Amino acid sequence: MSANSRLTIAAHALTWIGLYQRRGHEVATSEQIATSVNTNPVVIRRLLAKLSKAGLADSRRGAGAGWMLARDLEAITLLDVYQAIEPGPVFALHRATPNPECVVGHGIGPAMTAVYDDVEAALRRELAKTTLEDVLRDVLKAA
Amino acid sequence: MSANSRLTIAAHALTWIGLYQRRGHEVATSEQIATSVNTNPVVIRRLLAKLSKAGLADSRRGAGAGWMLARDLEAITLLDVYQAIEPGPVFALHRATPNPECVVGHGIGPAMTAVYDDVEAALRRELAKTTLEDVLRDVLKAA
DNA sequence: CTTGATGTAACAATTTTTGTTACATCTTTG
DNA sequence: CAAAGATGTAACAAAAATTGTTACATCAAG
Repeated sequence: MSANSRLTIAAHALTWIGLYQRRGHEVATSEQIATSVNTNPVVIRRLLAKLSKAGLADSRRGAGAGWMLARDLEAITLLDVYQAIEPGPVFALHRATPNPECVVGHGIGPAMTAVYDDVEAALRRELAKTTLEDVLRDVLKAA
Repeated sequence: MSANSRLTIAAHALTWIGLYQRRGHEVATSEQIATSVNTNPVVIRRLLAKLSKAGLADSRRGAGAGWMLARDLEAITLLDVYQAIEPGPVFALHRATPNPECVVGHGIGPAMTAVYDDVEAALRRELAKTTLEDVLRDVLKAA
């Protein structure tokens, strides 16, 4: 289906920073994170830029620069991360506007939108149940 | 985000057939449906083929051919339709496998999968609440 | 046996997502 | 105050997913 990996990558990045800081480091660079995620540093910076705007991460510039958490892992839910990356809708309506002359073509958009809104609300409620601390715990348990 | 429009189109098609039949017609052609949806008939046939495999619609071939519902609108939920179109995952994991040498890179996949499974379960529960009869009622109310 | 539709493969076009290059900018440190 | 090492971001490239189109074999009613 649609499905992009941004929530996964964003959660990965924040969790990585959290663990790294917990091990005594001040900041993590986008390059270090990118190595763990296995992608390009710019991809990480782009995501962290959004997380920063949302108040989940902070960056320091200049020499010895890098990223740090703005809040503890425990205080960040996956819903926070989800909202931060500005997700599009889970389900799309028609690409081309359906025939407005047809009763169904005319009314189906609003009808489905109402359902999709409820679905997304449920999705958010579910994401809100898990914090990054939970994620890290799960990660460490697997090791 | 990702988001494709297949669920929307499939629901549209089935609702259209349902209303058409309710108005006294035996079958609906993919061309008629495509006109309401504003797309190519083959797109409709492809989707209806899946809905047919899932036991939601039936086709008749030969002259005077077309599509009909296999069950009443009331007996088809949006979850039925969703399952029928074989949706991919809502959230994707990493495109390239993350660094397995890294604790986070190693454990994040399973950790996120667990969350995503719960999210999809919630999504399904929500879709199950609405039948195509509900959708049609909403559509007609808007007219 | 003609007609009008389905069934489906194969391909084309579009859009979305991800990756890459490049470089201006900032701040610590020597 | 210059050098070093990182962020911030635009612009472009590549890859993947989605949707649209063409083509044609097949089927069944009349």
